Amino acid sequence: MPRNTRQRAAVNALLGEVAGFHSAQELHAMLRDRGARVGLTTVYRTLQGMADAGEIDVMRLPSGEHRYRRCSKSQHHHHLVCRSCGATVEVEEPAVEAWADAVARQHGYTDVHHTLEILGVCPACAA
Amino acid sequence: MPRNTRQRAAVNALLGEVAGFHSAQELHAMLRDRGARVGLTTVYRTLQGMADAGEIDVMRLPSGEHRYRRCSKSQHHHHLVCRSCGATVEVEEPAVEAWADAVARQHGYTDVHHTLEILGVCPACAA
DNA sequence: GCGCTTTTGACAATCATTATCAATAACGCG
DNA sequence: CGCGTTATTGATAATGATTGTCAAAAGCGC
Repeated sequence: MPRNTRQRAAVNALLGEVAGFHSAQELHAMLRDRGARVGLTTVYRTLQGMADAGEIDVMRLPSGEHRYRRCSKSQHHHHLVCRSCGATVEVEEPAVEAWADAVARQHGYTDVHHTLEILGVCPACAA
Repeated sequence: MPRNTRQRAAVNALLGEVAGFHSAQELHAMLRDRGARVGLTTVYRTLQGMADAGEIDVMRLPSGEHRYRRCSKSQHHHHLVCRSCGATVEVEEPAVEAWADAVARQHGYTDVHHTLEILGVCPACAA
C-alpha cells in the first residue's frame, strides 16, 4: 500500500494545475521552481506508479521520452500530437480498441495491451 | 543518392536470410560472426536509411529498442508482439489507417504518421 | 514515543542510439 | 586506368532519459 508522503502529494497537486503533457524532468523542474524539494528519482517513481494505477496518462515520443498528464477521461484513449510544438488532442475510437482485442484473441494472445500514437504538424505550426 | 558499398550489401543480404525482427545490435553481431566487418555505426545508419525508404519494417519495444525486419508486405501494417518471447504476427486493418488520417485532418494536422503496437503473451509462452 | 517498513534522493550505472571527424572507398570522366 | 570529388565508413566519445544503489529519513500502527 502506498503511503501518504509530502512528495507524492506535491506531484499530485502539480498535475492538477498544469495542462497538457510534461516529461518527468519538466515536472521535476517545476516542483523545484515552486519550492517543493523532491528528488528526480522520486518523481520518476511516483509517475510510474500513478501510470500503473491508471491514474495518469502516459505517452511516448519517438525520441523515447515519456510524457505524463492527469487523465481527463477515464476511458482508454489515444493522442494526436504535434511533432513541432507538442500540442495534443485526445481522441478515442472504440472500434480500434475492439479490433485490437479481437485480433489478439484470434491469435491466442492474452494479457493484451496496445499503444497508438498519431503524430502530425498542427495548424499553428504549419504556418 | 546512396552508393553501393560492401557494407550496405552485407546488411541487405543478411536481412534476406534471417527471419523475424532483430535489433541493430543483433544484426551487427551476426555480421561479425559471418566474417563481414561492418561497423556498428554503419549498421545503424543503413537500417535507418532503409526504414526511411520503406524497404524494411521498424518496430519499437517498450524498452525503447528498435527492431528491424525486411517487409513481407509492402502495405503499411502493424504488429502483434509477444511480450515474453518476441514472436510477432503481422496484422493490418485499413479502417484503422483511414480513421487515423481522418481524425488528424479533422483537427487540421498535416504530415501525419502513426504507430500502433499490440503487446500480449503468445499461446506458447502462456503455458 | 517505538519499532518496523516503506520511501526518499544524491549519485552512479545502464544502454541504445547519435555525433565526431579523419581515413577510406565509389563513381563519373577523360 | 588514374584522378578528383564527394559520400561513406567506423572507432570512439558523447548523449540523455531512465533505472539501480543503499544509507538516511519519514509513515503508520500501537
